[in-house]
Amino acid sequence: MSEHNLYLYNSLTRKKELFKPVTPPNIGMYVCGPTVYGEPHLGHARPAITFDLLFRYLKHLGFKVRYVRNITDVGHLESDADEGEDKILKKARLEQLEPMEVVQLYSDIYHDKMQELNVLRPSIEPRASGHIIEQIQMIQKILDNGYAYVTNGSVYFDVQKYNQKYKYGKLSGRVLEDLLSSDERTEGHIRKLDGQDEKKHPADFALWKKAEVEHIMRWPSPWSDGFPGWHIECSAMGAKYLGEVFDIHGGGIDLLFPHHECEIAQSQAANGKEAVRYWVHNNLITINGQKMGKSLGNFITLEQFFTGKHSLLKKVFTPMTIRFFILQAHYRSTIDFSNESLEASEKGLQRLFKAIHSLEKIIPTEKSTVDIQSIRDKCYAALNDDLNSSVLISHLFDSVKTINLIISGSESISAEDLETFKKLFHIFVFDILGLTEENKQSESDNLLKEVVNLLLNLRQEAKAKKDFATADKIRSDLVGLGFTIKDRKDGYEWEY
RNA sequence: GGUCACGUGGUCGAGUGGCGAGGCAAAGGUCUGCAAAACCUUACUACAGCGGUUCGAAUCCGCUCGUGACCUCCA
Repeated sequence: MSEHNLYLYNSLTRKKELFKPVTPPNIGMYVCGPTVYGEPHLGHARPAITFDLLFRYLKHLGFKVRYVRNITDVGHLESDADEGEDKILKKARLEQLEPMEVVQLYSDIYHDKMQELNVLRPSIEPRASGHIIEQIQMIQKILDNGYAYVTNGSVYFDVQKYNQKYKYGKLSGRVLEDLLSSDERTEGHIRKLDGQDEKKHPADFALWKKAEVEHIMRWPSPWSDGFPGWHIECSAMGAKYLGEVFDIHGGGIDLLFPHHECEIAQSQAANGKEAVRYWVHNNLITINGQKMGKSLGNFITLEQFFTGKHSLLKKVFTPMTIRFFILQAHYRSTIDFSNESLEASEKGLQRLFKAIHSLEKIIPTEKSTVDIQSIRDKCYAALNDDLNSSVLISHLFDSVKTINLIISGSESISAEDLETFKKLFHIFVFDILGLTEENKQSESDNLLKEVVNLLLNLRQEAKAKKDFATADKIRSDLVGLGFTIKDRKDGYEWEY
């Protein structure tokens, strides 16, 4: 393991902190995964890519990382529904499928899309439905420790009791008293939610919920036939696979409250320990400055990006364009989607890959006029500073310029430096940023290739005869069909 | 109403006290029959507003305006 000093911004302390694993060289990382009741969308891509970058970088630094990312597939209620109906159950009815069939379907699609984005599979991908026993055991521990109570077969976390000994709200900066008063101050009516009158305090949250008769997804427990509360799965599965204290817990900033706040309380109440050392949160992607949401009509699935089939999209955006677009911003900044910004990323990415190809063609000289070592140091410094991929990419673009200057003869590079340079690009572009070159679609279509070459050969003949009218007509007609024609000294190139 | 963020040039997006990150777009140039592409060069044109601290602030502090996220069973 090299001597790198990685600093990460810890949401808990609101500071960048030097990252020190609990038990080096092992690292435990837990990230909140998707709820598999719908198509994966742009909002799923950001946390997946952010923590993929962290996963890749930690491994590159020589750590042995166990990366756990859960799949939520049980009984959670829908806020905009009139009655508390299980999200997954509702979808199942609509599509006439078994609940677990829905879960399987959308899990598969999620995996497909993540693979297209070149997101590495986590080490363990546990499902909430497969860990009911662990969740029940944890709830029992919290009950035994006196931080929960049972009402009508449901179990609630006693936030007031907890707050007497520990501080509830340390992550989100919320104060229990404010949570109370904000309800009272809310104009109009207080939202009347199922089970609200079963709780001692409005801030209490469910650990176990008794299922209504029509509720299909249910499991037996000491308290009732029901299903686990929303926050307990992450606490239970995190502890099971990473231990009672582990290094990194990640997720979207939208999960900070109440989800992660509740996780902290649950783990503390159950095990008497602060479970997580570093809380890492990625920011959101906005569309025209707004959070993406189904109700706002600006909801774009990954499939729609990859096929260009959405009214807000001007064209197809490939998975790598999406990935690069996300990596061009720092993970803690909001990033605003637009066709223009994605097109800019697409072009930038192409330029990066062209330079990598040029790198292979460089012929080394005796001495170097460029400083490869300092580029390398800057790249590491960028990542060590809270995973600043944006700055890293700017250094890579500086290197692109360097490559082009070497090609043009303005600069030169020694064989040894060239090797280092190639290795550096390989490490940062492919291994750490996880960028890959996408295959041109026309590759399989040999017939098309032949036909276009035929036409361009005719054009070459026309040019040789100075018949530029014919040459230009062939070119402009092909361009009209969407081809790009590039004349070369000794021929031509084209792409579609 | 509460909590927390944010407001940077045409645009996207870094930077958190003192040499104007970078991408895209734009302009000029090289190349070329002309283009396209590629590459090179350039813009002293940016830090929401007002005040304060400081030798010096986009960067720290205060206020104002604006935007966003979260605010008890939505993960």
